[in-house]
Amino acid sequence: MTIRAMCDTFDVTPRTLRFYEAKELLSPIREGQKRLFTRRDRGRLKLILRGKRFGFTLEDIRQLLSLYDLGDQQQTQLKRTLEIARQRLDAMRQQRADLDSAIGELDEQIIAGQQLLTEKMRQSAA
Amino acid sequence: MTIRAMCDTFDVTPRTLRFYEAKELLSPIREGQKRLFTRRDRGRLKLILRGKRFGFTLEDIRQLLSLYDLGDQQQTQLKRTLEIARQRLDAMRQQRADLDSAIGELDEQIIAGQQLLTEKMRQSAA
DNA sequence: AGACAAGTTGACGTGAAGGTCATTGTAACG
DNA sequence: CGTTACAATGACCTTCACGTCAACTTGTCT
Repeated sequence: MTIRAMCDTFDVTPRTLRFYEAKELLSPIREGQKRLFTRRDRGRLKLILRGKRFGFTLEDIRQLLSLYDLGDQQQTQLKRTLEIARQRLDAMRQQRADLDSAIGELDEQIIAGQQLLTEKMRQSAA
Repeated sequence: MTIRAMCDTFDVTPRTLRFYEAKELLSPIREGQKRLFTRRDRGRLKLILRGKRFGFTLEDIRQLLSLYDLGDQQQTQLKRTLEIARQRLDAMRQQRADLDSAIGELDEQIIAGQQLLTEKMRQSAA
């Protein structure tokens, strides 16, 4: 798959794909000087984009990608990766809790603001 | 309240407070050249920090702060602010949904990784 | 051969949210 | 009066995730 096809498929720019390659998140093969993205790259890119939506940094993602790429992993390495993943999971659960209470609070604020607005409208109507 | 007291109370650096002043999030009064932070500043800082934990940008926060500061607000202005708040609320709900599914998926991945590790351990034990 | 598209590398720019000096000011202590 | 300590200002630095632009190759069509 050429870089253009990748960009169209995943809605990213060429710059992004080259950037990910530089960061060792992707490793397209070369035909001459051109990049060709394989099935593997497509799979990884999907995961990268998902990871990004969830607020992982690219470096986090680079480490987590090894979860999906375990062929020759050592046990120690795998343990480390699981550890990282668990930490992220905890962080995400915490974030989820924060977000939830934030939503509640903001919701209340909006209701209060809405009431204030309604009062004002009654006032200027009178 | 001096800048030091503020920093200790809210666990931020002086740089941060000066930065927020430059961004018009805070407006401490001056005694000579020194900043003195009032009740109002303390209230606003609390809100700023909460907003930050929830992923608002400082510019978002600057706008939302007017929700708490409505004395001379016009209705039109208030409506705008409510609109912004509602948009953020929607974004946050979306973010929460994303986060939920991410948590679920990551959880599964970890379980899978854990099983793989267990197998490996059995192998090397045999 | 000319021209165009699509690709490449390299270098520099961007915005958010501060960090990190270096320098200068001011006030209180002994 | 000198030292310490806390403040202030200004200027540049940092990280992340790319954007932007220039200059150059390669391949293809006509």
